[in-house]
Amino acid sequence: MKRENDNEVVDFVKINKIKKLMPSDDLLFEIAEVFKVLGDTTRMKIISALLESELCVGDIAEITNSTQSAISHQLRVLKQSKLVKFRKEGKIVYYSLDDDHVITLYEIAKKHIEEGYVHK
Amino acid sequence: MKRENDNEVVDFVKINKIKKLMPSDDLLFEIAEVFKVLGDTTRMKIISALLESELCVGDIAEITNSTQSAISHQLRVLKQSKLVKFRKEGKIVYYSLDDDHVITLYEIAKKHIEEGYVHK
DNA sequence: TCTACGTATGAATAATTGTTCATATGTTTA
DNA sequence: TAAACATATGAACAATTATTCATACGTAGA
Repeated sequence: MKRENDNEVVDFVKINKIKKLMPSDDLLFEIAEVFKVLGDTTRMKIISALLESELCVGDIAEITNSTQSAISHQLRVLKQSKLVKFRKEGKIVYYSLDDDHVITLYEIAKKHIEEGYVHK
Repeated sequence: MKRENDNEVVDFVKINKIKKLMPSDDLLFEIAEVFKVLGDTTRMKIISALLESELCVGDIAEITNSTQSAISHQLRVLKQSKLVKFRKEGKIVYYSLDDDHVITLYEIAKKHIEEGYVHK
């Protein structure tokens, strides 16, 4: 995260104006974190499965063609970012989407991909 | 990406129904790719700066406290995912957001973070 | 209480990736 | 044409991370 003083176009007035408008580094970091969590194929498969129904770990593993362990690890990540929640029923743990945000994010990204191949 | 046949709860009817409803692995992969691109602090800073104004590489480097090289590399990634576009004016290259999708994704993720700290 | 089952977790490995450094490309001006 | 500038790019290194394997934890039934 160094800074160069050569070879740059710098309009400090403009730059400082933008810096003030931008969210804090902490907030930007956390926003990036959410996207990072969504930015994995396995976790995206989990999300898209949970989009259809609440599911237990074993079912998710089967649907995503992964192992129980891998899924359990990833569900932990999703849980920490408050993207999924769970409820226990005896020894079975049912997972579901925690938020409407997840659904919207998923749909917009899907649109972005699908439209990207049509034009341009 | 192996598959376990022990220790799982499997309702094949339910599972197959969900599998059919889910997008193809290819599409899910590409959706995850978009999120992966957004899932980096530096790139998120770039996005949030471009949200305010079109900017040249040097200005972005200054605003994000990074080197020209690092920013140039990251702009390349953002360009490939069609999240930013550019126009040249002499030797200066101006970058801007390519899509409305980016803006919406950014705003929803921001909401998710901000609301996540209020309740629950 | 023993066994079977569903899930969670820690450590290790392999693969991915962001930054740095050096340098190349292309453009403007003297 | 030479020099200065803005940006791009390739290679190398360091750091992060997803999966695997083994095993632990908790619950239900015999």
